[in-house]
Amino acid sequence: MAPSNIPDIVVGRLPIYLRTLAHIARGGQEVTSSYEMGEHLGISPAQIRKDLSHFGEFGKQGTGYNIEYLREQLRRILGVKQEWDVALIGAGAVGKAILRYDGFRGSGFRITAVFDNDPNKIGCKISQLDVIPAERMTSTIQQMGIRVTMLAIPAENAQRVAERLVEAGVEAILNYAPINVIVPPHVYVQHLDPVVALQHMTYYIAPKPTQALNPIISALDPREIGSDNIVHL
Amino acid sequence: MAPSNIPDIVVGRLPIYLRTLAHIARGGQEVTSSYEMGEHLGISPAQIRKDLSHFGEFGKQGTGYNIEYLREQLRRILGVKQEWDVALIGAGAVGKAILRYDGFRGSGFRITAVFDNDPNKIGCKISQLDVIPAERMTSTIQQMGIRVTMLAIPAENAQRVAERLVEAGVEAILNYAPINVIVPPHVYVQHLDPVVALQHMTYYIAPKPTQALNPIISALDPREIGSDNIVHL
DNA sequence: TAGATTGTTAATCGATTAACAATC
DNA sequence: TAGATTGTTAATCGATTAACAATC
Repeated sequence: MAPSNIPDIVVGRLPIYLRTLAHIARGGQEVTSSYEMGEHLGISPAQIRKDLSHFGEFGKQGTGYNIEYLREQLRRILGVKQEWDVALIGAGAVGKAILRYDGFRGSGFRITAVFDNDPNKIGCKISQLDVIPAERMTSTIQQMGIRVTMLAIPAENAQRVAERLVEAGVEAILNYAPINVIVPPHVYVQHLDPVVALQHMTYYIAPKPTQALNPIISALDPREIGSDNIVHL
Repeated sequence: MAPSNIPDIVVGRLPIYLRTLAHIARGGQEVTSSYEMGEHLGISPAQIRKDLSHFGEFGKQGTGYNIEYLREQLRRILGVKQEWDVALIGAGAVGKAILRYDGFRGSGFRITAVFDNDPNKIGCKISQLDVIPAERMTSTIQQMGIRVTMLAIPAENAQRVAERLVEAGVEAILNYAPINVIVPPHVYVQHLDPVVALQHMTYYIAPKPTQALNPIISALDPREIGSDNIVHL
């Protein structure tokens, strides 16, 4: 995972620190402490200080951290002081939501190309971007020098398309498809799967008798449930 | 995080195992091994066996795991043998994409209520669900006995709404807003933030001189970038 | 100054891995 | 049987925490 001597788990917390600092800054505050950040995150102050200490000294004893300065440093460390051009693969419901999502503003990413294989979508403008046919994906990505992509296509195509992305030179794939794509070690993949997140939580809130649970018709292969039986309202 | 003697990190891998088993089963296979699963996931076979051993013995020496049997066991452990009614808060672009997402089929979750505070959306049908006004959120959730929710609203409202959900009896919140909501210990929250995932990856693919990076106009407050400056093609 | 908070050390705690007996 | 693969143990490895000197 990491061509680096810094633990990946530490790297993974830095974006969360960055988000938390933005949140605290919104309240007009200029300085914060590892204690305050820890309260926002449910993380111990010691861990936050230890994590940051891998990269340098950013605080002042007795005072804490200047929020803007620490944000700048974290942006530099994470490589988001400049904006990355991002290609979005798939202009279905998920792809459209990604295009309309305003949370990317100021995050270091902007979507500059959208691809789809549906002839009905080709040429359509979504959030001011023309949908480009899948055939032109490789050439466009190479021409634009795009290294970061978001994959929002059906699971059955994800592995094949990911391989094409890697051939085109892509190094980071944010995968919305519910499948683990396998890529060479120099390529980074992150999965965003709501089902995984939900199932993680239901482990802890065990079904109780008095509660809203509906029997699954066929437990063994739920994909065979007819739309007549389970009505997705 | 865990009223349980099983490490949370282990619990978090179970849904991924479940997803991988579904994937292998799609190929028509009936049996798999910790080696095969590990290859799909980039996880060591020893870790998979160790994880599963926390919950029982599900395999056969020399043979491996019966896929359907192991899936059943994992569903039982994760509490998704029956379907959970899920309330979706927010019917904007993200909310709509969630409603249209078909990856929930057979996962143990089905969205049975959608709420929004936008008068223009109230009463509209999205994926056959009526959008319910926010005022009726608490009563509806309590009436339906809903314990699992997905939060797809702007960051500035997320904390306040999360608190109302907790008051209504909700125990699990899948948060799409880019903010850490703070909840009592008996409530579980998972964050799904594409920016966090992307920034995690850019750490490893450090900017190179020959590459598509665009200067940020105003580094200090990127939300002030005018749409004139950054052209979304 | 007194109080607060950092960065860092050492100790603790926990997770992963390697190895192997058991056994299908 | 021979080969394969589990479940488990013990060793290794790594992450978290507590504590504190330094210092703002």
